[in-house]
Order: sequence, then C-alpha cells, then structure tokens
Amino acid sequence: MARTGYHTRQRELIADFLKTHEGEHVRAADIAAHLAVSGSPVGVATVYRTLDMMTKSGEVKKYIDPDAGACYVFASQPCDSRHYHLKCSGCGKLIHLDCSMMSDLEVHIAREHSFELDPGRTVFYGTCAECGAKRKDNDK
Amino acid sequence: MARTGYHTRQRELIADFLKTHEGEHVRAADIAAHLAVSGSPVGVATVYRTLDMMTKSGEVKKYIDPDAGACYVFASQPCDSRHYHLKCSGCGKLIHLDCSMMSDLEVHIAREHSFELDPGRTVFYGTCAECGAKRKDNDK
DNA sequence: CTAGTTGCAAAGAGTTTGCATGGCG
DNA sequence: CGCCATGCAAACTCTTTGCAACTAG
Repeated sequence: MARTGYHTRQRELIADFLKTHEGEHVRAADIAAHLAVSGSPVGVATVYRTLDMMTKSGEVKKYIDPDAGACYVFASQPCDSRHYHLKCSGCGKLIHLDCSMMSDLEVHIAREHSFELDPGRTVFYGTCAECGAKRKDNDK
Repeated sequence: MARTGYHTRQRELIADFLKTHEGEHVRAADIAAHLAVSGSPVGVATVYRTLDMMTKSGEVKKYIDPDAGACYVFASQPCDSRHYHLKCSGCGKLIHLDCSMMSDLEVHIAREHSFELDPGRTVFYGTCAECGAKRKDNDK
C-alpha cells in the first residue's frame, strides 16, 4: 500500500510547505508560487501530481472551494482532523471550528442517518459576523 | 429585489426544468443538454447567465461538487431550504438531511461562533452506510 | 542501470465575456 | 422603439496529460 516511490527534492519541498501550513487550506498555485519565490521553483504539474498522490494516500485532504478551486489541507494524523471549517462567503475567510457539539452531531448523523461524516472534507458555508454586519448596513 | 429583466422563452424553459427537478442538484450542462434534446436548445452562455441571475436572487442555490463542477439546486422557498445535504464520496449519492438537530447547530454556531450558516450552500461530505460497509469488506 | 519523476507545453473541461443580432414590453 | 437577452465563439482559469530528459536508489 505504502508504495510512495522516490524521495525527491520537489516532494520534500511540497511536503515541507504543507507541514508549515498545517491546517490551512492551500491551493496548488499557492504552493507553486511560494516555491518559485523561494528560489526552488517546481512545475505546476508536479505540484498537482504530488498533491494528488498525497490525497490518495490520505496525507492531505482535498476539497473544492466555489471561489478558489481545489484546496488542499494537510493533516498530520487522520484523526487529528477532528475539526471542521467555516468559510465566509462574503470575505472568503476560513474559520476553524473545534467544537464538541460537532462530535455529537457526527454521532447523531452516524446513528440516525447512517452516514459517516468526513470532517476533513466538509466545509460549512455561510457568513461571518463582520460580513453579516456589513451586509445589514448595505442592505437598506 | 429588482424584478430582473424580461420574461423570455429561454428563462421560462430553464425555470421549468429547475422546478421539475426541485431539490435535485443539476449542472448547467444538464440543463443545456436536456433543452437541446427537447428541441428548444438554449445556449450554454444563457444557461449560465440565467442560473447566475437566479443564484443572486436566491431562487437557486449554487455549490461546487468536487467531481462534477458547479451544481445548482432549486428551492421553492428560501426558508424551505431548512435542510442540508450529505454527499457520499464513495458512490456520489446525495442525501437530503432534514433534521431538527441542524437547527440547534445553526443556533449554536451563530451564538458561540458568530457565524451564520447557509444551509443551501453547505454540503457535508462523508460515506454512506452502503459504501461504508463496502469499504470494510475491501479494506482488510 | 532502470524505473519512477520532472518540466514544459499542449490538451481539456468548465465557465465567462464581447459583440452583433433578435425579441420583450 | 429602446433596452435587455441571446448565441456564438473566443478568452480564461484551473487541472491533466504526453513525452523526452533527468535522477534517486
């Protein structure tokens, strides 16, 4: 299963970047851009291929953001991803939600609805406090 | 609020299609394809423009499916969208979740986390019972 | 040495936009 | 009639793929 292949400079760089940004949602382009600036450019294709590989192996979670496209999140341990994310449709801000109520919800959904939630891939959309207030002002 | 624009054959067709498929998640291409087959083809651009318009007016909800791209859901009443969706990563099945616990969650998140959830745009990812069982068999 | 990797560029898929024509009101 | 809507195709963005050169083990 482990079949991870060779250890290369590029993969090291990408993995490092992800570890440095653990828990954050990054896009392939972010990684490529960062590495390019750092003086060790890596081809976009390689970034995608590596991320795809890591996604399959479970090292990173992939999800699609309506505004930004594919996003990847590094999770050191599968079970560490006990938290969910809230994404503000207004400002695009990403909020980490670490709340015991979610565990209850998971249990409830698993039991009553026969569905096992995947925290790493689930993103809640809505409006943050600031944008909510802003909208009230603008809306007349 | 602006009663946007004219009443045209194309918009009627698109609205009809959406009403016929209320609650289902359809893609722009699905609509265009259906109308083309029905003998009243509508340009893709028009479909996108109309859906965009309806999204802004709140008639339909838009969300991005990791596999299929942009999806739209027609909701007869804004407040009828009191339900969320569960999407199985295994078989792609979409499950409607209409559960009072979600209301509690909304209140909780609004109060404790200052974030207002948008049911129409939030999709929970995870694994349905069937795929969960299937996976257990295959995994070993 | 050999197979897995990389990078470039071309290919794709999905969505948006410009512009001239057509149709609603 | 005026203005909005439509269609087509070109433009775009993001992601994938083909292929020759490259490199880790």
